[in-house]
Formats: sequence, C-alpha cells, structure tokens
Amino acid sequence: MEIPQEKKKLIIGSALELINCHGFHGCPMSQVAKNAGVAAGTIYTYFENKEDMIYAIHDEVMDQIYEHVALKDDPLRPFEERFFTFWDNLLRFYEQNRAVQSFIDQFASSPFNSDDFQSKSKKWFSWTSEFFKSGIEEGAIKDMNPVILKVLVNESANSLAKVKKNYANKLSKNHIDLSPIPYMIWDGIKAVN
Amino acid sequence: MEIPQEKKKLIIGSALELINCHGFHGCPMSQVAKNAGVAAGTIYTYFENKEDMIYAIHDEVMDQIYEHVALKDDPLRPFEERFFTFWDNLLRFYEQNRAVQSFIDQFASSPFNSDDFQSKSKKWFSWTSEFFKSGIEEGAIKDMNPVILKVLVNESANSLAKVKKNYANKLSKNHIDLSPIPYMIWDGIKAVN
Amino acid sequence: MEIPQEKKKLIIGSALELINCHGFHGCPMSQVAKNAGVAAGTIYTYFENKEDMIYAIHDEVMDQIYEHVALKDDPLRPFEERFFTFWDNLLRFYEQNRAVQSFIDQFASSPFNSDDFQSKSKKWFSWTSEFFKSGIEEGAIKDMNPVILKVLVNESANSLAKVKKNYANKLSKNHIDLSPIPYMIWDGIKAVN
Amino acid sequence: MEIPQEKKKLIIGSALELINCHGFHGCPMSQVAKNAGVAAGTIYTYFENKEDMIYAIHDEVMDQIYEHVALKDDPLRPFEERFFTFWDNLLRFYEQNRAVQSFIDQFASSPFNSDDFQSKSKKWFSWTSEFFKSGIEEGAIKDMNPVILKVLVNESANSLAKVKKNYANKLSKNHIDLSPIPYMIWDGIKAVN
DNA sequence: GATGAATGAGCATTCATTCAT
DNA sequence: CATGAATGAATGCTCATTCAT
Repeated sequence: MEIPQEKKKLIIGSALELINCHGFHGCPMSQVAKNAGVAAGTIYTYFENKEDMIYAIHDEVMDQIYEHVALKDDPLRPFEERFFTFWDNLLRFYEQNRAVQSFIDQFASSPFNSDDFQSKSKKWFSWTSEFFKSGIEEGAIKDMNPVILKVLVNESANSLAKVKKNYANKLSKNHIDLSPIPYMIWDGIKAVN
Repeated sequence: MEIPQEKKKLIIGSALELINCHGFHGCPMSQVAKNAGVAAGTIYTYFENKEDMIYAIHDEVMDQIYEHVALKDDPLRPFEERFFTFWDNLLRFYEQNRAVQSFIDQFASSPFNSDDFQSKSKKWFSWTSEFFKSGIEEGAIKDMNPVILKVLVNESANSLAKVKKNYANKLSKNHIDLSPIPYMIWDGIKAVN
Repeated sequence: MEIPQEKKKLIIGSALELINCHGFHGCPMSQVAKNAGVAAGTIYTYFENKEDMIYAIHDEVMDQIYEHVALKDDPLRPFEERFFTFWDNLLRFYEQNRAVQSFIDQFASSPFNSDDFQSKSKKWFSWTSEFFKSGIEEGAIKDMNPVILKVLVNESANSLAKVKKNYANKLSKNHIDLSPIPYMIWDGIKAVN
Repeated sequence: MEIPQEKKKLIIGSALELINCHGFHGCPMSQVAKNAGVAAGTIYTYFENKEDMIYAIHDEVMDQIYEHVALKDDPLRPFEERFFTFWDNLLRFYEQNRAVQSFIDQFASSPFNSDDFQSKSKKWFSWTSEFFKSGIEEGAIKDMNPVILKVLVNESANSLAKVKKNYANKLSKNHIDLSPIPYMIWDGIKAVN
C-alpha cells in the first residue's frame, strides 16, 4: 500500500512558505512541521533529512513550472506567438506562486545548487531546450546555441519576476511599465532576415 | 581615536570566502574569526552582530563595484562605447571576484534584502541610474524609465556572470560562446531612429 | 488461545544480533522489527515494552545455557570430570553463540542488572549452585560457599570466552595457548587432601 | 595559555557518576553538564563529541589505576608479595571508586571497545605486561605467556570486584568470605618447583 | 582593543510507543 | 493478530554572543 502523499504536499507547502518569508535560515524543521499541521518526526517519514527535503521541493517546483508553462504551449502556433505565451505563462506562474519563485531564486544561488546537483526531474529542463531548438529550426530566432537562449530567456524572466516582486511599490509609485521588456528580449533573439 | 580597519578587512574577506563556499548557512562567526586570524570576540568590536556584519559586507562590496566600474567610465565617450565598457568592467569584476559575485547573488535573494533594506552606501545605486539617464538624454537608448534599464541591464550582467560561473565546464565542452549576449542586450535597449 | 511463538523467536534473534553488533544503543525497535521481518508494532504484541523485551531475552538466553550445559552434565561421573565437561560445554556454547555471549556480557554490566533484578527463569542459576554444592559434598573441591565457587568459575569462564573473542587475532599471532586456564582454575578450587 | 583542566575533571566526574548509576544510556550530555555545573556547550570545548568524551574518560581512568597500583609496586620485593599487593591495591581502588569500576566494566563489553580501539594512554597496559614478565623471569610463576597471565589475573580481580559490589548484601548476609580468592589465583599461577 | 572560554537557546534528528486500518 | 504511519519528547550538537582577563 502506498503512503498517501497528502501530508507530503502539506509539508512542502509549509516549507515553501517559510523559505519565502524567512529564507533557508528561518526554516526550522519544527516550524515546517507545525505549519503543516504534522509532528516533527513525520517529516522524516517523507524525507530522509532536511537536505533531501529541499531537493524534493526543487523537483516538485520544477514539475509545477512544467505544468503551467510547457503543457500550455502549442507547438503548432508560430514561434513568436509561442515565445510571448511562454513568457506570459512563466511570469503569471511566478506572480501567482511567490513562494515558489522565491524558493527557486534562493535555491539557485545557494550551495544546494552545486556542480554535482542534478535534478531528478528533468522535464522542465529538457523541454525548454527543445522549445528554443524548435524556434531556431523554424528560422524564427537567431541560430545560437539553444542552451544560451534558454538560460538567457529564463534568467531574464526570473529577473523580471524578481524585480516585479521586490520593487512592486517603487514601480507603481513611479508609474513604471515593465511590459516592454519581453519585446526587448524578443528583439534581441529574433532572427535577422 | 579610530579603530584600525585592517582587521575589519580581514574579517570581511574571511566571511565572503565562507559564504562563497558554503552559503550563509556555512558561515559561523567562529569560522569567520578563525580564517581571519582573529578571536571570535574581536568581530564584535567591528560589527554589532552578524546581521550588521552582513550589511556591512554588502556596502563594502557595492563600493568595490563602484570603484571597478563607475570610476572607469568616461562620460565623454559615446554612450554605446560606454555601455560596452560598463558591461565588460562589470563582468570582469565578477569573474575576478567570485566570492563577491556569490555574495551579491545570495544577498539579493535572501531575506536580508527585505523591502525595508536601504544600503548605507548608495554610490553604486545612484551612479547606475545616472548612467542610464545620460544615455537616454543623449538619445542613444530608448526613452524608458532609467530604473527599468538599470535593473534590466544589471540583472542581465549578473545572470551572465552567474551562468559563466555555474556552467563553466558545460560551456567550454560545448564550445558555447557567450560574447553575443551584450550585443543582444544593446539591441534591445538602443534607440530606434 | 496461545500467541504463536515463532515471531517472538525472530524478534529475539534480531535483537540479539543488533546488540551484539552495536550494543544496547544501536538497537532501535524499528531495526529489530525490520531485521526480524515484522512490523514495528508487532513487537508490542509479544513484549510490553523495550525493557520487558530485554529481560525476556535474558531469560531465553539463560534457558539456552541451561540446555547446553546443565542438561549435558552426568551427575554419576566423578566431579573432576564433570567440572571439565561443564567448562568445555560452557565455552563451546559461548563460542558458537557470540551474540548470546555479548548480550550476557553487556546485560551484566548494565543498569538492567540492578539489585532488584531477579530473572524469572532460575533454572540455570539454581543448577550451578547445586552443581558446586555436590562437588563439595563429594569432597572433590574445597569446602567454600558454593555461591563463591559458582561466581568464581562462571566469571572465569565468561572472561575466558570474552578474551578468546576479543583477542582472537593477537592470540593466534602470538601462538598463545589458553587451554591451561581451566586446569589452573581447577587447581585453585580442588580439595587439598 | 592553557585551558584550565578543572572543568574537564568536573565533566568527567559527572559522566562517570551518571554512567555508574544509569549506564551509557542514561547519560545524556545535558545531564552531564548540569551535574558538572557547566553549560551544555561547554562540554564541547573539552571534547569533540560524546564518543570522544567516553574515550577520554577511559584514558583518564586507566591513568588513575596506574597511579594507584603500578606506582605502589616495589620491584625489589619478592614477586609473591608484589602479587598480593597488586591484588589488594587493585581491589581497594575499585572499591573506593565504584563509578570507575562500573565504567570500565561497561566500556569493556560495549561496542566502544572495538577491535580498532587503542587507548592513547598505554601506561597501565604496558606496566601489567612487564609486571608478570618479571614474575616469570624471577621463576616465581609459571612460564606462561605474560599476556595470558595479565588477562587472567586482571579479569579475576575485575570479576571479584564486580561480585563484591553486586552481591554485597547477599555476601554479608551469608557470611561469605571472599578473601581466599587471591590465594586460589596465586595457587593457579605460581611456579611448580 | 583583543582574547577565547563559557553560555544556553535553538536546531536537526531519533526512536519508543500508539492506534486506526 | 499484524501493520506501519504518526507522534513528540528527548538527545547530541551548534553557534551567536558575552565578559572576565
């Protein structure tokens, strides 16, 4: 019989929220447990230890992005359209899942993200590479290494999401409109004919 | 009487190195002290507490960037040239100061970088705003809010530096050339005439 | 209705092995269960709690010694012969049941073996007392309190078994022959005529 | 400047007492600290971890035995006399240091005392070997391997001390006199002329 | 100012035991 | 009877900070 994964979700949710608010620092297992409504020991039924939990959260989160972005892509549409849909979905996902965004951000710059680290769940990783590859093959974007493109675009989207989050107040006070940014990115990568 | 600042530098250097290798987690004050060659208690002569030390490091680091990028800018050159010099100097600085880059990265995504946080040292912050403002005034770049530009470009440079660091092996194995990236960025922001 | 005792044996065997390898410390109930091939909760069908289990193992083990030593004694033989048979059987049992020997050893020096402790199974205890008593009555050994004799001889045998186990390598490397020891013990207790 | 070793002694004393009363189990570091009158963290100034502390206690205790037995030996006396002095001093030491005796006992049968374990302090170990060697050379005791003799005698003394401690009540109730035991041991090892 | 031993709250993790299935 | 997920008190250990020297 399978262990029901309901509590695992609760624990992951609790940890994401704590990491969002207080960073990896301010995320003691006892708090994670309390906010998840389980006992401290219960976490260790689902994860070997804290590190393992963090990695599991990372995988979970990558799967979520895959679902909210990759699965909404329509490969039959022109690549330019697909690009802006991609961009919109990614940013919407981040905006609606601030804790996830924050986690990804902190994870990326933390020692968890070492050279050795290989996510178990490669769906998102593989998909984005393929996505940009198809854009090149279609002749829509410059013939660059798809890995550069992928990294460039992802980082840009991440950065934009981060900026939107961190400077929310300043931006609205100064009537700053960030909507041109994806067009600037597109201008940067689109094929020159 | 001034406190001699030599030990302060040693402490900051030691902390930067530890944070680079092991993250904020792996940076206990006792280690910072040991690697700096001072006693644990000595740190508290120069900093009120750990948080204060982290913020002080941030200021120190911002000043270093200012020195290596802003002070090398020649406002008399055409803005396009200034832009690429800016980009080069920033990336070179990051490449030659990995620990600094790592610190900035982790700091930015950490709860230290809260809404309330205001760096005491605003030299770098102010300068970059002015830099892009002058580019707009000169008519070299689009008439966007300089804050967006500044953030966009900074984040791009940070991302690129991060990518260069994290994917160093993969990049060289696959003969991936990242040099076109600043030109793409420039294409994105330059004025359309 | 009787609880089938098969699982009880499995649990005791598992616990003995763990205590042998890792001491009382390294013997968590969950491991005991796993190695016994039963669920953690099942142990509590057979034993009230861990302490109860330890005491039950002690009783079980005492019964095993009784079987392998007392039941092989022939009261009709001369006492000297019985003594050496006793000694041989005891040592052979220990050698062939290292986990048991280790358990007895650790139990004896542990707080489990408190003043209050009285084994439920007194077969072995009673029999050894009787054994030495008969040796005295027969005039074969000194007229000492049989309890002293019993303790003295038992401890000597235990010690010898322990030494054989712990110094196995050193003993064989140095060609050390331990066979004279029982004769020395016998010399010590035999009656002076 | 040296760390004063006074607190180290307090900690060792506290641990010995707790192990005596409650075994390795019932010896949590927090209790050790409390009974020693120091903070929990202080223990880790003197010992790397609990295991290290246990081994350090073992060394300390071996040194104490050396002092109370070896240093009181007079090599100029006849070996028989030296033997009984040795025996008396060892037993007196155990009787006056119950916690030490209990520690040695439990340590010996614990997994701490593994094959790899080598006490840092070999004074007592070396001295006893030499002691029995000189007895053989003098022709006072049988020409056996001194290691056997040493182990045999030590174990006998340990056993006797243990018996005296554990059966104190029973022994006095039954007017049991244990004083003949060393003579029995001596009879067992003395040279046959 | 500098030192580093001492502190003790806080953390990750373990494990005996329970109980719903 | 058997199961094993859940519990939460207890444990070993860390580390920011203090303060007597």
